[in-house]
Amino acid sequence: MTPVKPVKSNAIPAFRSLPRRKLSDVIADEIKRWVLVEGRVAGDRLPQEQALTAQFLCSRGTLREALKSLEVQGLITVSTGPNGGATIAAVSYECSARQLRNYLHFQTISIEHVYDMRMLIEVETAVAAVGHLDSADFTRLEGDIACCHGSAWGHGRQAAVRQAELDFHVVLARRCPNPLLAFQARFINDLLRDYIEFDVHTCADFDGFTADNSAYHKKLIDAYRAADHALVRRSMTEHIESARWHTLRLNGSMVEALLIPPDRMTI
Amino acid sequence: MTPVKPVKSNAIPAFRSLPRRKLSDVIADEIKRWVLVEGRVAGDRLPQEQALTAQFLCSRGTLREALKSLEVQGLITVSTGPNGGATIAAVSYECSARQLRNYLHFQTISIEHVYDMRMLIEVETAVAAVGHLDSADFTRLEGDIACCHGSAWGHGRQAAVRQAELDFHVVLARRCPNPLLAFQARFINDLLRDYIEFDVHTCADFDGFTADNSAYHKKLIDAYRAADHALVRRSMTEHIESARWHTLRLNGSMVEALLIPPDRMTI
DNA sequence: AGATATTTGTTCGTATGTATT
DNA sequence: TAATACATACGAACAAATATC
Repeated sequence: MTPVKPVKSNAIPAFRSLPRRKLSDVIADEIKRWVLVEGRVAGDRLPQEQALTAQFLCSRGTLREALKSLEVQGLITVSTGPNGGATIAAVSYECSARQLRNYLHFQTISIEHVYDMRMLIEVETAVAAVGHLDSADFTRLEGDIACCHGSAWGHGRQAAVRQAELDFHVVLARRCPNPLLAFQARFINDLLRDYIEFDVHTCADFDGFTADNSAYHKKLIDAYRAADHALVRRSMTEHIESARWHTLRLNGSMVEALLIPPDRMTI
Repeated sequence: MTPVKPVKSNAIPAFRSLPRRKLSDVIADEIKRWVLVEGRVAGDRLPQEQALTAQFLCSRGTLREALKSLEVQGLITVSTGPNGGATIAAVSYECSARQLRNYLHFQTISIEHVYDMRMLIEVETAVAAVGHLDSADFTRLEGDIACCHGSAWGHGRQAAVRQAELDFHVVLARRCPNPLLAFQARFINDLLRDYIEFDVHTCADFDGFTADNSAYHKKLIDAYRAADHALVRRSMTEHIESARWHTLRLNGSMVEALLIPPDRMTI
C-alpha cells in the first residue's frame, strides 16, 4: 500500500492563491484588514502569536515575519511576558522620517535643494502656527534662545547651540495645524540638524550665524505674541534666507549616507 | 566539578550587548553598515542566507526577520532559485509614500490641508520643471489632455479621466530637479487620485471640473514650450485654486483609511 | 523580594517550492 | 527532462523577559 500523503503541506490555501506573493506578506495585509474591519485603534492589542497562527493558518515563523513587517512600518509594537504581544500603535513621525531619509539616500541632494524646500515649507508652517502657541511654548522658545547666548566654548557647545536653534523651529512645526506641513517642517529641520556637515577648516565664524539666528528668533517671538501674520511671514523669510547665506558661507554640505542614524555631533 | 556551560547559547555576543534590542534588529543594522562600508550600491547582491548566518552568527529564522525588515524598508529585494538571494535596491518612491500614508492615517487631515499643501508644492515644482521637459514629455502631457476629451460615459470613464488629469502633474513632478519637491508633489497628487471620494448624490457636474482642468493644462503646455517661468507660475496657481474650488463644490472628502491600498476606482 | 507562569525571542532540523542549468 | 541551488515554510524545543502572586 502506498503511504498516505503527509497531512502537513506547504500548499498555499486556495483563498490566497492568486498573486504569487510571500505568505508572510499576505498575512501582514490580512492582519491590517482585520484590524480595520474589527475597528481596532491605536492602543488596542492584537491576539497572541498562538491565536494568530490559528486564525491565519500559518506557522509561527511565518507569522513572526508578518509581525516584523508591521513592526518595521511602525504599526505595532511587541512586548514579551504575560499579557505581552503586539499592540497597535499610531505610526510615529520618527518611523516615517526614517523611511523618507532612506529614499533620499539614493537621490542626489544639495544644500540648495534643502534650503529651497525649507523656505517654502517653513514660512508657511510658521504662519499657520500663529495663534496656536500657549505660554509653555513661549517659555520653550525663549529657552532655546537662551541656550545660544555667549560665544562658542568648543565643538560640544557648538553642537548644543545648533540643537537648540533647530528645536526652536520644531516647536513651531508641532503647533502647525496642518499635518502635511508639520511633518515636512520637522523633517527638513531634522535633516539640517543631523545631515549637514561643515568644513572643519573654515570653522572660524559660527558666532555670526548664531547671533543672526538669535536676533531673528527674538523678532519671531514678538511677532507671535502680537499674532501678526505678516510680520511672522516676513521675519521667517528673512531668517531662512540668512541661514542659507551663512550655511553656504561656512561650506556646509549634505552628508553622503542618510541610511545610518546620525552621529548628531558631527560639527 | 560544575558542569560546563553549553556551547550553544542564546547569550548575546559582547560586541552587540549594550542596548537590549532584538537580535534581528541588530543584524539588520549590521547588514546596513556592512553594505555601506563595503561600498555596495543598488543592484549589487548580498551574500546568501547561509553565508550571512555564518557572518553574523545567528540562525536562519533570525536572519530572515532581519532581511524582512530591510525588505519592508525597500532596501533589498529577495528572489528564489539559483543565483537567488537578496539584491540591494534603491528605495522606491512607492515604498516611502506608503509609509507616509501610514503616518497620515493616524492624523486628522482635511481637503483644505491637502490643497494648502498642494498649492505650495505644486506651483514651485512646476516652475522648477521649466526647461527640463523633452519632446516625449510633451507628447505624454498632450496625451493626458486628449484622454479627458468628451463628456463622461459613466463611472469607469470618470475615473480614467481623473487618472489622466493627475498623471499630467506626475510628469511635471518627475522633471523637477529637486528630489524633495518632486517627492512631495508626486505624493500629493497620488493622495488626490486615490484617497479623495466624492459624494455620489452630487455627482452631477464633473464636466465643468474636467473642462477647466484641460484648459489650464493647455495653458501650461504653452507656457512650458515658451519656457516662461512667470506664466507657468501664474497658470499653475490659478489651476490649483480652480481645482480646490471644484473639489469643495463637489463635496470631496478624504477617505478614512489610508492604510489599505486604494481601490483606485472609488468615484 | 522572590518564585512562578506566560509570552515573545531564538535556534535547529527538515521538507517544499521555484528558478536556473 | 533532470539535477542543482536557493529561498520559503513548517514544527518542536529552549532561552529570555516580564507581569503577577
